[in-house]
Amino acid sequence: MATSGSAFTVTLPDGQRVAVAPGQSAGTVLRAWSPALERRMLAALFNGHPVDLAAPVTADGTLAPLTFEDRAGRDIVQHSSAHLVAKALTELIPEARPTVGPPTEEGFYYDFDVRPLTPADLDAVRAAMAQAVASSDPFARREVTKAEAAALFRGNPHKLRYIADVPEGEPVSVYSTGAFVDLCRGPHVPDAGWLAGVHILGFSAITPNTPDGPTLQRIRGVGFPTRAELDQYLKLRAEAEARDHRVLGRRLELFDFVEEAPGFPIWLPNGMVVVRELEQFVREHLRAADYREIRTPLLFAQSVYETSGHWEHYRENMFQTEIEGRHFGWKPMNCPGSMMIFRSRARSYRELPLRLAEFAPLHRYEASGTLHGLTRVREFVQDDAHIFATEEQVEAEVKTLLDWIASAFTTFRLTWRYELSTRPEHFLGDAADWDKAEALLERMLKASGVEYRVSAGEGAFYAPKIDIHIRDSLGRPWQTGTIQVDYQMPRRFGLQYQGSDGQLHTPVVVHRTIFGTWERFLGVLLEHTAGRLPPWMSPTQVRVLPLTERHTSAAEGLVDELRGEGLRVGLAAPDESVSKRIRAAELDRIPYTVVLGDKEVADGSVALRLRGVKENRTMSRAEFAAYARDRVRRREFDP
RNA sequence: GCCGCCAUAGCUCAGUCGGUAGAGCGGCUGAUUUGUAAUCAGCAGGUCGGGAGUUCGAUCCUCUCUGGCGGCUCCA
Repeated sequence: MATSGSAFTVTLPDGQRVAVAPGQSAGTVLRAWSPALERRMLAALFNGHPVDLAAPVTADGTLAPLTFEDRAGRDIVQHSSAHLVAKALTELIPEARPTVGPPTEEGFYYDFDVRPLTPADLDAVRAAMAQAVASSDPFARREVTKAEAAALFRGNPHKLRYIADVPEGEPVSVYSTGAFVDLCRGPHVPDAGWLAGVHILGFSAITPNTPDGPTLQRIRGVGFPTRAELDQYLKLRAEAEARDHRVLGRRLELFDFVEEAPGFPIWLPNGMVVVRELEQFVREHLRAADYREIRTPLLFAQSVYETSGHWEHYRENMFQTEIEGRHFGWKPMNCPGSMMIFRSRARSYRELPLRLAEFAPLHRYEASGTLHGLTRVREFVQDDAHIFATEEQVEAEVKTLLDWIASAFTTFRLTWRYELSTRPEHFLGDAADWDKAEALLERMLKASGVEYRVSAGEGAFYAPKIDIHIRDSLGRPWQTGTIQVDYQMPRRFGLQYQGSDGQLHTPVVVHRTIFGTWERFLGVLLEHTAGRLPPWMSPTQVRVLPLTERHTSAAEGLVDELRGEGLRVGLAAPDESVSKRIRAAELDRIPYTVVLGDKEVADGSVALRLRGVKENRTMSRAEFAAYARDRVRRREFDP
């Protein structure tokens, strides 16, 4: 460390090295380097660590500016916004005890130990925040000793707990904004004027993380340096809401819900077409990959779930019923049925890997507050399968699955993320098997070269898993597919096969779904495509539009012709204007709209309008039929 | 399940300071026969989510139940 009084050497992003006098701030150095940064630079990166612009340079090192465009800069804006919320709320309710206020992927939140909040409180908080922004209240950093910090926050047991975690002898930093002081590592934007685009999204009580802990009130928001950026965000959010699959489901008559069956989707005729197309897509893979399809009961007696472990670990999520004095449960997963089929007769190693697929309705009791359109329901169908394999075969099976996932999700133009979920707190079997299975899954993820995250303790109660996550239009992640390597359930069901060595062995079971459930996958796909499903999935693929009644019989002929080619075709009778019928076709998300007028009838052509494309093209009837059929067959988007 | 908010026609919403309700779209009928995102007119459609209370009188105020929405927790 350099001694006080001598200059430090700082390397700037362009490689330039400058001498910095002691006490000079990071902001001063950077502004001298590039005056244009003045309006955009909200903090700095010193030797890779974010620091306040006001922080003095205390050593040699690298220095770079941080703006809102940097992830770290964005987080600083979010976190500073959270401070502003805390300042406003503690001014309003002095006895409120702030706890933590971190940035999140979308914005930020701040949790308070305080009486239940009301919408009026929020209005007051908004007003106070606007005031702080208008007067550009500065964020001032100060370092104090642990004891000083403890004295400062003596009225707040939450902060005292965080202070207690600080290693002895290390200074504690606090930031003040006006009269509000918060325990905080920082850094922050220089002043509240940088938070002109701060916006409170809402508030809610949050479930305590310890059983005896207080219920905290969470205020959520999102921060932007300017009002214009906030407006842009709000506009995007409004657009995302317009893609809500629940709205599209009604408009396109895909599915419905009724009050009398909360969480149980009703599939309408159009929706069934989409579901069946997806099933067909999956079945083609199953045939190619040598699966056999089965169907097992929706209800089993309690004893089956005692064997599988569901009774002990999953009972709260199961619908149950009494039949002639016997206790039954609706199956929440397909595995028990598959296990029983494997066990139903002696098995040879020659049969392995045995891949059993089942698309049965499953029922899970989900708490009412968690239900959400198609993405969280109580009855659903998984593209489920169980692969019974020898330990040596598992790796190849997982590899095939990862390949299939990549190909399948690419077909839908979806981007996905893998998550490796490891042994949970309550688990079946012994830890050694879990370690083995977890290591195998991680090895496969590494080998496939894809990115993944590890979710420690998030595995199923019977096996670790690779989960696939995709996002809805508001950026909320949803888990869809899953691959689980299970040593436990085969053992519990007493599954055995005779090996080439003549001995009996227990198989390993790979539980897997690719799309997760039809319901959730389609919900997310609808939002992803704004309802513009690829032609092969569209309930109506072609709509024929006769210009006037003179053209109706030709149009009917074309409808028959195209239906003969296996296409799903509808006719829009000429009792409305062409414009109105075109508009309806767009709103109905019809991929191909063809107009027949005098010209087309005369030369046997069609005027084709692609969904969302204003320019239309003319081609012969036969050309169009071949074109549409080909697009559908290849399962391509168009456009 | 927990916290907050919401529930009026098939959909989106207006309205009644307490005296039982309207619009647009959609539907039906008629006129119009239209060249690529809304032709015109008429008609039908509502026990104002269910129950209870207050009141001479409740869609409106209160309570409660049900469902939905946004979070939390949980999850495919």
